[in-house]
Amino acid sequence: MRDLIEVCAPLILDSISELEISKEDMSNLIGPSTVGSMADIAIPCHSLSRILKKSPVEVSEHISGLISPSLQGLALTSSMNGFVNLKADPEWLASKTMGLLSDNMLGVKKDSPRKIIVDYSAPNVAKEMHVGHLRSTVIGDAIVRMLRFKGHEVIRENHIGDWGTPFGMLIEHLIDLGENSFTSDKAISDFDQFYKEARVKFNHDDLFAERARSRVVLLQAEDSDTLRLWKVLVDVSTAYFNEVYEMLDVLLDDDDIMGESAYRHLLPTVVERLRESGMLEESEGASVVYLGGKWVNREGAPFPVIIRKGDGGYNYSTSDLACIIDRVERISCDELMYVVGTPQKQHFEMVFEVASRAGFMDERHTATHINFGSVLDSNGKMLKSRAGQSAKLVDLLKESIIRADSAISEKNPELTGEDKARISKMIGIGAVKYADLSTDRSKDYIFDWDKMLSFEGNTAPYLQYSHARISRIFSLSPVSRESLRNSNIQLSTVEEEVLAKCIVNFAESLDKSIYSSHPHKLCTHIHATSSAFATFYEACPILKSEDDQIMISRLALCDLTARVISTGLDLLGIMSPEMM
RNA sequence: GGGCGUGUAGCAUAGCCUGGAUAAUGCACUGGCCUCCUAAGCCAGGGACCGCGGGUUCGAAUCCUGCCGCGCCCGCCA
Repeated sequence: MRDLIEVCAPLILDSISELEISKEDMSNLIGPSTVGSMADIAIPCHSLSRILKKSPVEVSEHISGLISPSLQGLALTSSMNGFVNLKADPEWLASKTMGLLSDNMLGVKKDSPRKIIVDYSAPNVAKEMHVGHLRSTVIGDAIVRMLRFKGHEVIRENHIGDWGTPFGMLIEHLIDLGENSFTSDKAISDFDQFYKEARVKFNHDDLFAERARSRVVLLQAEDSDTLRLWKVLVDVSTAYFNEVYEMLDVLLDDDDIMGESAYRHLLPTVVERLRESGMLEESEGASVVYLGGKWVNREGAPFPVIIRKGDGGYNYSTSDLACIIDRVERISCDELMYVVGTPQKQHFEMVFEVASRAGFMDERHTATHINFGSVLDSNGKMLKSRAGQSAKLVDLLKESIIRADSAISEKNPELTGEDKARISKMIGIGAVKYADLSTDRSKDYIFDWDKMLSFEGNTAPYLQYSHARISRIFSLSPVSRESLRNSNIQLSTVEEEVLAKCIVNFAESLDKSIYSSHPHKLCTHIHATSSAFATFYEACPILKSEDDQIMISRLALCDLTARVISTGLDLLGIMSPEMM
């Protein structure tokens, strides 16, 4: 209801000018009501009580009387318990709602465009994708979509793990198995097996371990044969990632891949620049940066960011610093966003601090760690891929689609064939994504198979169902959706009013969601909208309404509701089926 | 030891940034609603010392502080 506050606030301030209250004090008190059913805007008058030497109840009654005339046609004024309550006038609400009928943005205003890099997903080459990767991929994708909608230039970067010491053992294992065995389709489905075998050999076979270490040296020297083998691993892996991305319906593709290997030539530059700036120190053979301040270790000694290891190899931090240089200087972005788990919070704080101090980025750039909680099992324990328990992402997605399919069979037997397959996918994938997006990303996430795939409550299928119901109405309607763009909306029932408010509030909710990078805020709003629609749907006949005026008005509300849901879901990366 | 985070009905969550009224939502539970636009739905109801104690305030789930529980991070993994 920020629009209503915006129009009402100046009028309220004018009407109370005779009182001994500063405009600033008053402005601060005007805010959204916390009791939705009572009002849209509330002014708590308790703090004014002392200034005006009257009880809060008297103050609120007095102010209510003063401002009421000037808010004619905007809001209905009342007072209770020392609060002035303003309720949107149905006329104002109706005209506001009508204004959105011809607005493809549903009231959302574009920001002045910035160039934003969103770093997300980041699976590892020659490793299976697990549920852990799901969070980064799904959250990052939603953020990309929302930022684009707000008018920004968004560049996706998939920082895949395609470089580093593990590749010595992986390549040697590939040699042992024979290249061809790996490039066959069968092998693609068995990355975990491949990785584990390599790891076991590395740990227990000294000869193999030695080969692996030599191979790393060759890789870093860019020996052509080694690079070719490395490329086999990368290509097979990225093909597999793409398969998962396509299934997940996320925007990532080959063009977005900027793996660690892409920055390897920049690593010496990082060291040079840090050395030039005088930040680099030597410690036990390694090149490090001490940030000081709160960065101390267990013993209270300063603890460093390792830039170059004692063996000459580079570290994770170095790669991230190179990454910043590349993004700032080559791409010249304004913002850098990293959709990476909370455990790496400290790492990013330190890397950002090093980058700022070294001048890799300055006050024109903002770097943000979009952190997210760990995936826990139903016992509240970390879901670790090493435990071998966590399901492969593809299997999970397949399972979800199968469950959606059987739900459709039960609920709507008329839906068959290709339609059914298409919609099962929308629902199954949507359920998995929404389960992840609908809770505060910064908290840990309890991975509950049954809950995720249940189609009741605050879930994607519920929202999709609302959308399908509306689509159904239009398929039976004599009036097309396009023809409703200039129609008149009248809000004659409470249910219509509540629904209209949800529609009008969409832009505000989306803004809150994107400015905080918290997709769950948008989820909460779409769910509230769907819920308001369900109530409206039960209470208000649409195609069977008493006259054509009302039917048109209600159809217009349906159209807007469907657009709020489908636009909202689309921004979350979830499809809106027209039937289910 | 230091740092960061977290604790809200049986379960899962929102609200906390920016303090306001009877703490919101879903699952589960109880009772109603399909000759009528999709019941994957709706309506009604029960269920919460908002981890515990102090403090600030007219007013605290929200801000400050102490404690307790849980989790993560703390030099050559990413």
